[in-house]
Amino acid sequence: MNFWFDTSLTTQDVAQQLLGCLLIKETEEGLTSGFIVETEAYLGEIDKAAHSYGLRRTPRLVPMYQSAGTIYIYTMHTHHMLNIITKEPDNPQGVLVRAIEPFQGISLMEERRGRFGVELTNGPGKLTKAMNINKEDNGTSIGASPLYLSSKERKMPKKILSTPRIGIPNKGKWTEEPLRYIVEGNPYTTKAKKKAVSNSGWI
DNA sequence: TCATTGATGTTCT
DNA sequence: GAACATCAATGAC
Repeated sequence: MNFWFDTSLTTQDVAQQLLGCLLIKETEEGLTSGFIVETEAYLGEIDKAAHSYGLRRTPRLVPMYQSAGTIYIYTMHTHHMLNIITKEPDNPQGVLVRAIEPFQGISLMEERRGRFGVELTNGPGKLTKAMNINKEDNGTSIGASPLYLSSKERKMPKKILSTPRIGIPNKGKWTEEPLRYIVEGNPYTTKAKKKAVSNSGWI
């Protein structure tokens, strides 16, 4: 089930397909995993919010120009962000994973984060720290890495909500473009509602 | 060498 | 719930 390698799908399609997928990271300390509940699509050449806008090429962006399924770790300050490349080589598009719902290895995540509950993984920098995702994963393929997607286990979102992306002001129409996808009602998303936590958003 | 970057966690109310 | 200080890697110069 390597549908995320299907480059005939648009990046927006892949971003929605990834919701509910089980993301797994294996380390010496143990295994952690979680279901993806929030993603953002970045459309590369035409997308002013993407690093690869205008087909810019810098050393950091090398993984974005590789084939679908390549993992691109965007490091900023002390935080890492997890991206998955969606298109063929030299077409630098990708999906940013912004939040997951913890599944396995929760106590290990708590230890790494020093936080509990929804604070474990309800943000792009949080989930990478909880799962110990770092630059060693950068440029590797999601099919051959300690960081991978489960092909067996996944959930299906009851409803997918699309909203404008976060943290990209002054990018013209790209600021408003609804390229962020979340599992509606899931408490582990970036702007989780306090109410209706009883509904986790899965079928 | 330096300006830019943006999520996090704390603090304030 | 809102506002802000903080952190270090990147890339332009």
